[in-house]
Amino acid sequence: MTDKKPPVRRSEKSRQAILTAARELVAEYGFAKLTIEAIAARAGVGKQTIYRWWTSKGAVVLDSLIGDTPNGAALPDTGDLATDLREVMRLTAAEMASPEIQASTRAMNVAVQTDPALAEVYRERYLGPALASARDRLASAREAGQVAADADLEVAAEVLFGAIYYRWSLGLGPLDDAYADAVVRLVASGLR
Amino acid sequence: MTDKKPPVRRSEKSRQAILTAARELVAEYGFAKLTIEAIAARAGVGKQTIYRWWTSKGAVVLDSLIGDTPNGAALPDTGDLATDLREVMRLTAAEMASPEIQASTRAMNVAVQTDPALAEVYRERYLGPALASARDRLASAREAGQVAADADLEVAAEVLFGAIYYRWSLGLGPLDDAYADAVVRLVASGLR
Amino acid sequence: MTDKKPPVRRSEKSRQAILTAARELVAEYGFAKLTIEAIAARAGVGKQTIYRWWTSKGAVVLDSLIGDTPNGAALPDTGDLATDLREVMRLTAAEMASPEIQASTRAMNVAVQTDPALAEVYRERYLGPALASARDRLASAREAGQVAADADLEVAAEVLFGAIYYRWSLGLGPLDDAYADAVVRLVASGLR
Amino acid sequence: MTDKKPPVRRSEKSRQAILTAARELVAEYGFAKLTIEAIAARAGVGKQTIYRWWTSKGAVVLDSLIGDTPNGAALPDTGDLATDLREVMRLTAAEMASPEIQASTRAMNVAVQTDPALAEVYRERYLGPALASARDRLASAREAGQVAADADLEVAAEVLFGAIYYRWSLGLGPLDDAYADAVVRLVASGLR
DNA sequence: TTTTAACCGAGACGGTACGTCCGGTCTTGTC
DNA sequence: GACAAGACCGGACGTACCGTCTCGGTTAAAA
Repeated sequence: MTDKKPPVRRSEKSRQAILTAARELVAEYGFAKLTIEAIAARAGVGKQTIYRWWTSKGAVVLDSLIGDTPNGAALPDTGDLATDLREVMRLTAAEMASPEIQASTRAMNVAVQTDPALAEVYRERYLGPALASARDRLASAREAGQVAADADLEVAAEVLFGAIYYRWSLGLGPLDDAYADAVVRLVASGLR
Repeated sequence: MTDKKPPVRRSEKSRQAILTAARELVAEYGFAKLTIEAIAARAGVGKQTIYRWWTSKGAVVLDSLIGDTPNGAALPDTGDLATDLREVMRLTAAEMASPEIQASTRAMNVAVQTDPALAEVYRERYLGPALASARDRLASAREAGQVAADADLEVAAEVLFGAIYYRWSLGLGPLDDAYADAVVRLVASGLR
Repeated sequence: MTDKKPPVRRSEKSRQAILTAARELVAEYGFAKLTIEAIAARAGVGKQTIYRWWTSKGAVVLDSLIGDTPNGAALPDTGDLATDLREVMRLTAAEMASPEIQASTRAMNVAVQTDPALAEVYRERYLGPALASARDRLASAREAGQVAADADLEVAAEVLFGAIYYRWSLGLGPLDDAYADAVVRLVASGLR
Repeated sequence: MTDKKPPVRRSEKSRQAILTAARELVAEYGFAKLTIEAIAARAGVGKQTIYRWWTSKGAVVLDSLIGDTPNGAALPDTGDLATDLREVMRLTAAEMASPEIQASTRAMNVAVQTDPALAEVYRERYLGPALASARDRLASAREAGQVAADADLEVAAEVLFGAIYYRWSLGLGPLDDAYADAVVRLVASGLR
């Protein structure tokens, strides 16, 4: 996906095997200890087949983790902004705190830190949609008069996710409901 | 610093040479292309001398960059919270956006992402003081009645820095004064 | 040769380059100062390529020196045993005394002293044929009645070469024609 | 012994500990795997103390093995040369074949092969006396008329020991009484 | 008897080479 | 011609020892 050249004649079976192997190995050993050779071996694939279609370890990993998940589900809209934001933030926090997903997300995060090209893909296909959904919900709240007319919704969305990302990324504290709620309270209050 | 054993008998000259070499090489080539061998070579030091006192490339880099910088300067206190926060956030944003410092900070960030032990050190010696300063300024504002009595200052400080970190880390947009101001506006308003 | 696995798919060019480099480096620096890294560097080859096909420095050296030399030339047979033996012993002595060959032979000797597996190869491909040739000549002399019927030709051959080897190996004295002749005189006389 | 400078003020205790450690380690691991550091550690001695008094690993080993053994015992003289030689050769062969002594002797042999200075010491203090004893016995046999007047006794002695050394050094065959006897028979016959 | 300097243990130091791992490229034979 | 397999060159890894160099502590001769 990430680096596909004009898809001339490509073994879908190999592609899937590679992505699956990458996913498994990241889960088992983490991003740092992951090697192209190990992916090839586990996938039963020649190394060249990986190099033919991806540019780096990070590209494979990103591809394997983003996969075909859309990640663009619209936020719930119960009419009460704080309630809806709270739900999403709690969910996001819980997801990032969950041990099963940790390894993958950390891997993706490191990959993205290291390679601007991957960051581009990551933003477009993963973060962008999530931020857009939040922005949309905020816009609908503004229309409902729950948010000040001059509020910068773009920034508000970023601040919400940024708070969680910051705490998660640097291990500053627990990612529980209380934290999610506190962030939502602050931002929602600031938006009024 | 990071991994010093009971200070047996250690060459201060070598230690400095290693940290300097690490700092330079990170600036020149970035964290990913940095090698222990290169550090040793530039520092005119045996590899063993590095392995004797540090546990990993990341530990050396962190040590070389945190150095002896306190990073705990108190925030200005003009009496107006928004003004003071704006100044600090603008400064922080500008610092992280500046190309000269980019390489170092990215390096430190990757190192920390990869090794929980380093993250611990980073939090204690670098982030902690910065967050504490912000918290202190918010506390003084609360006493001045500019902040609601029940506001969670801890979370507020994190949200402020988190917003900048998020945008910087993932390259979501420009780190200019406008962004810093927007974040401050939202948070300051939320705190009232 | 020494350690070849089922000849999978091996670069003959690299093999030759390695053996040549080993030969040169032994001649230049001697066995003790020889390193695998130096061989790889001079041969323009990855170290792994050496480790893939040989088990040790000694194995490479032995291979490089034994090469494809047969070393099994039959002894001359002029009809007079003493004359023929004298010629071979003089030649052998001169060869081992010659400075150009010294380094190689000493290297091979040390390699063989250190590793029984190499000794095995050395005996079979190098010493064995030489001893066999001598034994054959003695046998023909016995048929001609110049040697006692009950003489142990095997031992006689060993004694001949052993005398030279002993003096050479431990530097007990000059390896000149006089010495070769003295040894031949003693043994030939003992065989009658 | 080997490299002693004017024995200013030297800890006899350390010296003994080093030699003992060297002897033990050679027996346990062989000469190739022996390291100065290991000797120092086992002897409870600083490395410098070894380097102060010896020039190389080989020098320590040689010193530790030659020790103060004279090795110059005169050969028995029963009146019958062949009998006496047979006894000495059998004994020598058995000694070199014995597994307990193997490691030491091989170590000494390798050390000597590698360093001409050690070879010098080895010849003077170890081989020389042994060869001289044999030569003396041959001389007495010549006086008794058992050996031709023009025989080269020097060479004869070398040939005797050389045969055993050759077979032992290169592993050409068993070092049993039969071999010792065969060598003696050939040489004794040649001397008449 | 006190000084003093060499010796000693310990072990850090700048280095070199080790043998291994992996990156990214190239080659071979199969499908 | 894409593919699995894996050899190849290169280069960094982390370790083991080298031989040199402090650093106190201890001795034994000189003062």
